[in-house]
Amino acid sequence: MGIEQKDKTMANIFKVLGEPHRIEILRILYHARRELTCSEVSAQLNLSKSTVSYHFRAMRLAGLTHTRQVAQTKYLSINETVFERFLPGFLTTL
Amino acid sequence: MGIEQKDKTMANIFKVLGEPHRIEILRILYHARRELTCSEVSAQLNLSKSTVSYHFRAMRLAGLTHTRQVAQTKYLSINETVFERFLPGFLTTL
DNA sequence: CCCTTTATTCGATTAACATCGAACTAATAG
DNA sequence: CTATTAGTTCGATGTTAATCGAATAAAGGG
Repeated sequence: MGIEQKDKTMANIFKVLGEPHRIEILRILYHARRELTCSEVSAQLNLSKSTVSYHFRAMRLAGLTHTRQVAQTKYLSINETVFERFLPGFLTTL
Repeated sequence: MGIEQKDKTMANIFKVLGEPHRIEILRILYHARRELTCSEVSAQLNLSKSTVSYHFRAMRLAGLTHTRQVAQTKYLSINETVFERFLPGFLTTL
């Protein structure tokens, strides 16, 4: 018995989104319509680089974002497929 | 500047949903197609009544559920309007 | 009136999370 | 090679969250 795997997956996605800074990161990503770097978000949200790196990792692990690496720089973008599947219509509300 | 109010509201809804037991409660509510009580969920999920009462309160405060009281018993149901507005299509995935 | 049932609140505990700065790694530019 | 830039990891800290049992309150039944 206990909790189904499906519930854990959904709850995990929600848990990652349950943080205002991450919502804000998504909004910036969505409206800027371009990729963003860790340092860029760090400066814009006034958070330390380590904290932003932590958020980036959480979102990537939940499948919410893509990461494209060029040299030592990592560019973050929204994984629209996952949003379309699990939270259709959400991105447009940002 | 800091975080927008909108982000806090959205993040709060997500935070409440970021708990497997609450997803499970919603699934039971959705499929049973009837109201549920605290004791009933407590027995079904093998959680203490106080814990379930805590979850019920969190979901109600986030506007995700309705509560109908008859004597000392409180009947929980899904607030479909809120789901339709913020997470259209989510309930049908349960 | 007691006893049972239903739910809430309280205090405590444990676990998880967000955050920072410092140390570290990797890549690039002089 | 050294200095800089980008990001990660680590250790620490304070906060919040989930959970329980016990105590409490409120309603109903015998």
